[in-house]
This record gives sequence, C-alpha cells and structure tokens, in this order.
Amino acid sequence: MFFSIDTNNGVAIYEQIVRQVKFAIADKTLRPGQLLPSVRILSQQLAINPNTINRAFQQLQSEGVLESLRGRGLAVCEGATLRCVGARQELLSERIGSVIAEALHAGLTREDIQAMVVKKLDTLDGQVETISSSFVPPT
Amino acid sequence: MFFSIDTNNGVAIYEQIVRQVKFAIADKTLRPGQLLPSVRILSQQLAINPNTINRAFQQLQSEGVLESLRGRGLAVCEGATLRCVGARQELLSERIGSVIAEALHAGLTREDIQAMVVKKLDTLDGQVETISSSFVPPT
Amino acid sequence: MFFSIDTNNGVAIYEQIVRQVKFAIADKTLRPGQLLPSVRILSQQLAINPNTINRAFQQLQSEGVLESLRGRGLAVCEGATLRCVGARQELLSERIGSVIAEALHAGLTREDIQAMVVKKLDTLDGQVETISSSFVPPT
Amino acid sequence: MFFSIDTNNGVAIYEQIVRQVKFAIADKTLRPGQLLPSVRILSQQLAINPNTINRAFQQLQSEGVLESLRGRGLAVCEGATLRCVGARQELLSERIGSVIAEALHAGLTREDIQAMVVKKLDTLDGQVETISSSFVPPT
DNA sequence: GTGGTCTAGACCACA
DNA sequence: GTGGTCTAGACCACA
Repeated sequence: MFFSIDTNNGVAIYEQIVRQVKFAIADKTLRPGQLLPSVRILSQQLAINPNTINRAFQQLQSEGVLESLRGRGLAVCEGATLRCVGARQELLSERIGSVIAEALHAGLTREDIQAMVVKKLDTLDGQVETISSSFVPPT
Repeated sequence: MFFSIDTNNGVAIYEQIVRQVKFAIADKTLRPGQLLPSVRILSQQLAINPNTINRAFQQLQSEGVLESLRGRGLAVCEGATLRCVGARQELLSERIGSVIAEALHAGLTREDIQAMVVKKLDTLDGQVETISSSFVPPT
Repeated sequence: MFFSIDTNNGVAIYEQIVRQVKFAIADKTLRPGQLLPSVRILSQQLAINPNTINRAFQQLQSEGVLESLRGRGLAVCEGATLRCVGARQELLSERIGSVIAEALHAGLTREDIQAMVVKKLDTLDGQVETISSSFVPPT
Repeated sequence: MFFSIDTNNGVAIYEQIVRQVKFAIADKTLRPGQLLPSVRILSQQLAINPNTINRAFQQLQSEGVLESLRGRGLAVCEGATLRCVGARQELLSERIGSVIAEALHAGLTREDIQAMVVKKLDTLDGQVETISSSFVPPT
C-alpha cells in the first residue's frame, strides 16, 4: 500500500490522497492503464470514510489523472506519468517553500534550518526502504 | 509588523497567528511585559476579522504566553521567552518532519530533498538578506 | 438533559457549560468514550448560539476533557472522570469561598451564614427530593 | 477601609463596590449623612480606575442610597440604613442560592455542601475580626 | 448527520 | 481607547 494518512498535519485527508496518488504515478508504482484499489478496500485499509476516498478520486478524474473504466474501476490515464512527475515537483516545492518561509520568518538561520532538515532525514530516511529516485531536478 | 498571514496554506489563520506570536517572543521581538498591538489594529493591518485575532489571543492566554491587563491590552507573560524558544523548535520541527516524510514517501532521495531545500533557501533567504548566502541566488 | 443555564448570574454562558460538563462527568452522567449531545442539538435545547456551545467544547478539548472524533462528534476522554471529580471540588470550593468571604465581610456571623445556607438547602434540595431532607421545608 | 475587591470572582468590579457600600451602610460602618471617601482617594487605594468608582457611585445615587452634597461629596441618604439591611439580605441570599443550586446540580449532597461551608468558615472567619451582627433573619 | 473556521456586528466592563 | 462575550449565519472536511 502506497498511502499513509496523517490526520494531524493540517493537510485535508482527501488532499493527502490526491497527492499520494500523483506521487505513486510519478514514481511508476502506478502505471498508465493500471487499476487503483477499490474505494471500499482503500476505505477499510486506511480506516477512512469511503466518501472521503471518493472525493479524492473525483478530483483526480477532473484533473485527468484517473479515468473511469465502466464496471472495472478507476485506471491511471495515458500520459499521466509525466504530468505527475511535474506535479510532484510542484506540490513538494510549494510545501517545502512554505515551511522554509515560516522558519526564516521565525528567525532561524540557513544553518539552523539545514541542520533540522538533516536531522529529520536521518530519523525518517532509515524508516523507508531506499528507492532509486526518478526525481527531475528543479528547472 | 511581524505577522504575515497566508490564507491558502491549509493552516488556520488563528493558528498562524498563535505560531507567529510565539516566534516573535522567542525572537525577542516581543519581550515579557510588552503590550501586543490591539485586536482592532491587527485586524485592520492583516485584514482579518477581529474575532479570529481574538481566538488566537485567547489560546495564547490559555497557554500562559499572554496575559490580559484589564482595559489596557494583552501583554507577554514573564518567563514566556524561554518557553517560546522551546515551542518554536517543536512547531518547526514537526512541520519540517511532516514535509520531509511526504517527500521521502514520494520517492525522493536525501539528495533531491536537500537540493530543493537549498534552492528554496537561496530564493527566500535572498529576499531578506542576499549577503548572508554563500550560494548564487537562482532568481 | 443535564444542563441548566442562567444568563443572569454573572458567569459567562460558555463557562457555565464547561462547568456543567465537568460536573456531569464527575457524576458519571457522562462516562469516558460516551458522545456528547451535538452542538446543534444543545444549541436548540438551551436556546444558545451554537458558537457559544462550540467555545465551551473547544475549551474542554484544550483541557483534555473532551476529544473530537472526526465527523462523529465529541467524546469524553479516558481518565476524565477522576480529573473532573477533582475539578468539581475545586470549582465549587472557590465559588463557595468567594460567597462566604463576602458574607463575612458584610458583617454576618457564622451562625447567620449557616442559617441562610440551611434555608437555601431546604428550598432548593426540596425541589429535587423532599424526602432526603430532615428539615421541614419552609414554603 | 471597608472595600476589598476580587477581580477574579466573576462579579464586575463596579458591582462589588455597589454591594460593599450597601453592606457598610447596613453595618452602620457608614451612617446617614456621613461622607464617603472621594473617588480619587478610593481609586488610589483600590488601584481601580476612577471611572469604575464613579459608575458604582452613580448607580448608588440612582438607587437613592447616596446623595450628592454640592461641593462636599457624596453622603449616605437618610433612611438608607434600613433599606440596605434588606438589600444586604437579598443580595447575599441570591448569591448563596445560586452557589448552592450549582452544588446540588453538580450532584453534591446537603452534607457535602454543609461540610464545605463549615470548612470555608473555619478558614475565612479567623481572618476577619469578629463583629456583632446586625443581621435580620430570613422572613 | 458531525465539528471547525471565519466573517460581521452588537454590547459590556474597564482604563 | 482596551479585551470579552454573544449572536447570526456562511462554508468546509469528514462519517
């Protein structure tokens, strides 16, 4: 399962799902044509109300990332991979920018901030299996 | 003025105010005994409803950061500085951790993430004080 | 319904609600895990604005007495019973102390005050359960 | 000085002054014709804004308890003593009733409440010099 | 249905 | 002038 929901980070749950679907597509964990887990199953696994999953999937359809295959479920659209790589870059960049802006505004120095980032990377990176990145560096 | 409100970053306005007051105290921009700008004035300057300011200030009182001086205004409590330095550390650490967890989950490597952080630092820190950076700002 | 609001006794409405929720928990009228009546319903029954109810509930959350179950309502926290028993003792003791201090200051004797208390107990306690009183109710 | 102001008991400051003037008159600490301390002096002694004292004194004039003597100050009205004795009875009875109602509502028994009253009397009565009471028992 | 946030505007006590 | 409380009503996320 490629979703992990954090109900205390201020990001709406449906928004977290939207982001993570895009990330999984950028990642090629989900490839064009591939079906997503059903709303019912996801709702059980994440202990999230189906309406919330639905709302996320509807937004992904309206953005042309997912498409409905009658009677089969929701599949990743053709050409979504590239767009999701771009979207990932943008989504993460925005959030990182917002956090760093707050930290600078709070009076921390570059060095303070970089130290905190490294510390968090040390803590969190170990917890995830290392995956070779398909990340496209900032333009 | 030491407040800057972003109505689109998912963080509630009153919560942003709470954080920034704590930051300003940690910063010694606001010192114990000092009066805060009045609710009405802040409300005008930030174009935020007075009730929203009030809610933030109520929370800060309940946390022992501010105290009400009847008819005069709200003042920073004695001993708030140290506690706010701790709070600042915690608040920023949490948010940075959340963003980095998301970035790792999205498949980025340590190096990808650090590169994005440096890029943002160059952009944002440069807006304040270009000299302090040893990197060439990208603009 | 375990709430009774008096809009003319100087105590803020939201504060009366906070106290009475704690009393009901101390009382075991409300037990840990149990859901409270919804804001909308309480607001109708008490003829009080929902925001006022909300404010009381917010405070109870910040004190760790209630917790929000997303989309379901507000529940009594585990372990709240004991803390509310202590809080009840303290809240009532404070108010009784304040009234007695005023009565003594006004020149009444211990005996005067105790007589007034007995009289009030006879009147008010009789309204609930006349049998429990060993005094003859005055009215 | 016969005033003692408690800014944390929920009763408005001007209301506390009104009550205590009436108590002092009921008590014969203040007798008809006698002048009250000036607003300026009271304001200094109580560390209360003169406007607040003024508001209390205006209410006492409008109730016929005090009268203005041109160029001399405010004096206790003729016949105020008896009315203040009645008022004292009523004011204290109301407040005591309100507290006892709350305690009963909170689930305490008569015995619980009387025990708390006795305990408070033991604590507080010692602090005040014993004064023979001119208290009129409940009708 | 649930609570959470925000705006708009009133009235009050106090300095 | 200051903050504190309350009402009225809107919109949102979630179950």
